[in-house]
Amino acid sequence: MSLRIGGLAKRTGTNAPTIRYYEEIGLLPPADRRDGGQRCFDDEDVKRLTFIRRCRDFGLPIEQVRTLVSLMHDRSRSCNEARDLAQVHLETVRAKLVELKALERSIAGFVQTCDVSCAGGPGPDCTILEDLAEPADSVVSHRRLPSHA
Amino acid sequence: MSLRIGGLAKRTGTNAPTIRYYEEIGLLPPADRRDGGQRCFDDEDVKRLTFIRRCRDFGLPIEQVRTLVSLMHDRSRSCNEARDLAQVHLETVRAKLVELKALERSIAGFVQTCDVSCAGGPGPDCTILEDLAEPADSVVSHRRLPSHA
DNA sequence: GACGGTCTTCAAGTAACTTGAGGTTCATCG
DNA sequence: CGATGAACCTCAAGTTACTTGAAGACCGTC
Repeated sequence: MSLRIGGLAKRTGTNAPTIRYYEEIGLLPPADRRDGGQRCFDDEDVKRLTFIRRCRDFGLPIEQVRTLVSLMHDRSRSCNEARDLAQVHLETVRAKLVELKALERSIAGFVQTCDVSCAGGPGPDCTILEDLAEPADSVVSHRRLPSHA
Repeated sequence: MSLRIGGLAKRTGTNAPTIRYYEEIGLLPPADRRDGGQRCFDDEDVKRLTFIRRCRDFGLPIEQVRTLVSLMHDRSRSCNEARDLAQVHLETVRAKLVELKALERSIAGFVQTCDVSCAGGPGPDCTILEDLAEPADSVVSHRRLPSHA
């Protein structure tokens, strides 16, 4: 059940050069090789890379991912250590969630307003785009959603 | 009412080298200069840069921002064109939101479980971190936190 | 046994800045 | 008026996290 790089790539949603890159910077351990020199991977690698990808998708910088990965693989370290780290990340992630929700509202509002007031044609007097250039409060304000504080 | 680069930076939450960089790549027009050669900016610049910053914070790549900026300044083009662009980005943002929520749940669950089962000591048998490496669905599954949907 | 797809390494390119060096300008304080 | 220090200038190089390209080796199949 051993994968070549393309297989691992497909399973993890990473692409092959990125996998090589991760190996190069030590985020993945040096892969086993076949006779011909091609890398081969197993389930463990799928797991590890999935984890890494997920962290990256969350926006964690590589160095933080490295820390988490090392916590994962070094069981001699305190579980609480990992917990504290996770706690910190949790706050980061929550802050991002808030921002992203605000963004979603603001874009959705923009699209909505566009549909309503510019429907169908070119908008020589469209002022919606200008809204985006106004201070944060007023931009969000064309929605009536609960505040995201 | 003319600002120097630092003032513009403060008002827009950008930093000065970034402003120069934006000018260099043509995202901002060449700034006016004082006698001494220092750049000076006005309200129009504040608006434009605020818009740019906001777009960037949304994660739009520079080239898309460039398009939007040009849409803003060229009213002969359709407002719907901008709307479509926003629509596309909205979907991206929503997808990110979903992932981020899953991540939040997964980290929160981790912290929670840690508190419960590893409380106080090193966890040589702690398998919690491994959960993070599992497929999205199962990661989510240890949650017993209030969902924040 | 040759063909196409996948793999290899290594080097260079990309995006979007950030940082640093070395020097000018500006406002203020004595 | 002179000097000091913050803010500014340009230009070059560095950073992060990859992506792309060149030139060639391997691998399954017809």
